[in-house]
Amino acid sequence: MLDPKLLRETPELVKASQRARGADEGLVDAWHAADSNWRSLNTKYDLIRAEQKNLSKAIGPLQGKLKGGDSAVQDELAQLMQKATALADELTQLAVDRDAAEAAANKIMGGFANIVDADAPVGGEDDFKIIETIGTPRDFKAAGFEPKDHIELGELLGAIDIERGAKVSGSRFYYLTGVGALLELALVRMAMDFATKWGFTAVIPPALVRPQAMEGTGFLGQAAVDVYHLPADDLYLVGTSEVPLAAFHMDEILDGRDLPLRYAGFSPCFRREAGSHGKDTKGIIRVHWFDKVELFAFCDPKDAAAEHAKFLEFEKEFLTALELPFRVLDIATGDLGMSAIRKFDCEAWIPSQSAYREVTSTSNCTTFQSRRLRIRSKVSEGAEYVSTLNGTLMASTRTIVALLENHQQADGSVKVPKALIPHLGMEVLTPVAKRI
RNA sequence: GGAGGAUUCGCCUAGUGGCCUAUGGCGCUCGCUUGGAAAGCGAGUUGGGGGCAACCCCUCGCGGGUUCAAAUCCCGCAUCCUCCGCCA
Repeated sequence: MLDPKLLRETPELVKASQRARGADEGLVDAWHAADSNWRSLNTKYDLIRAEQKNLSKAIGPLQGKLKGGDSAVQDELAQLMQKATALADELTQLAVDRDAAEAAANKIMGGFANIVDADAPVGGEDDFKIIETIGTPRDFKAAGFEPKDHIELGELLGAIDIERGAKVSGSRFYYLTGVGALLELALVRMAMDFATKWGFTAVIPPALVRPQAMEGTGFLGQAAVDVYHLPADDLYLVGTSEVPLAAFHMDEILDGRDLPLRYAGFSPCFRREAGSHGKDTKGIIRVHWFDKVELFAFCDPKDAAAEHAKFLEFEKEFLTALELPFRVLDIATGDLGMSAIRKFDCEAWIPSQSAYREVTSTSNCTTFQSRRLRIRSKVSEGAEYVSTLNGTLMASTRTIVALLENHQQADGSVKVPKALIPHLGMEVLTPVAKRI
């Protein structure tokens, strides 16, 4: 949700942002009309309500006198009662109108995406800016062999079983087996160790949430078709632990001195992938479920840009420790999520595709989510909305794909990056003699 | 799943239709005091909305209802606790 003040005071800024996103700037004027309608009804209601309260206060004592036998007040009382009844009726109607006007204004408000950062590149999906490229893709030709893809490597190592995943759960499901399962656990533990070192509190949040949590984080808007819903219980399966982490402090007023509050959540992520039929149909690049370690922070709005920069540094440090070649993108305005004002993606090199593919993504959502979730911090006077930031640290499937493919050797074995060895307890993953 | 109880300001708590413009304590903040602290004393301490302002309105878990008037009465929901059942 946007700050209504921003819309009232700097409508041009909001219009410019809508344009940069390729969104409807007409919403700004529509909201203004709806808002002033609501404000005038609200003022009217308040005035009449005040009058009614004053009348009610007069009625009490008069009734007392009447009960005490003072019949002289009877006429006055009857008059007041009549007036009060009329006011009560008027209020009932006004409340209906006022609430309808408010709902209309809120509906328009809900359509606004966050104000894009002035530094974000303007344009659509392909207009991202490459900030930097770290590491160099290996020259497999020089090494004398063709790189295998992660599907083949996963089979050789007994690490990934896609066929049985499909048999049991359908397409885009998989089993991690043997070293595959151990690899994920080691990556999770390594990610959590890094995050803890950076000042994040490790969290294992619920992966099923109520509608208000899903709604509050903005996933029931355009992205609703991608969300799994359990109608019998009206619960949603989260697509990222960003949801339960953001909602963790829902309806709370935090102590400003505690900021930033940093959490690293580990949870399964469920995605219907409704709009991506035909994309990445092979392997485990795009799946309906994977596990992820997600970074999340609540911070002072003044520090949000700096915190965002730190999130990117954290992601880079982790990918570097895994010895993966990757590049960093500054995502263009038209490709930002609704809540984000700026987004950086890290894309790891995938040898079998000869392409960089997204492995992490970090967004600065300023106060957009905290307004919906009513998360504020106590400052000297009053309370102000906090900024929220999120970023992937380790998405298990894509990280495993990148690791296997980049660190493979001619015989199908895979070298374990140094930083991961203590967590995995192995230096090399070796092909199994016989698949289970 | 069944039965009962609870939900008031950061925490505890008073409050059974109008005197609630919500009590008291703890904690916290500021001040006095002090060499400094503790104790003591004094003041402050839920948030939100509208209005140029004076000021007004909302907020007692949430949503409805009754009433001129609701923390208080009625209905629904949520959460927590206790007991029973089932399960791990």
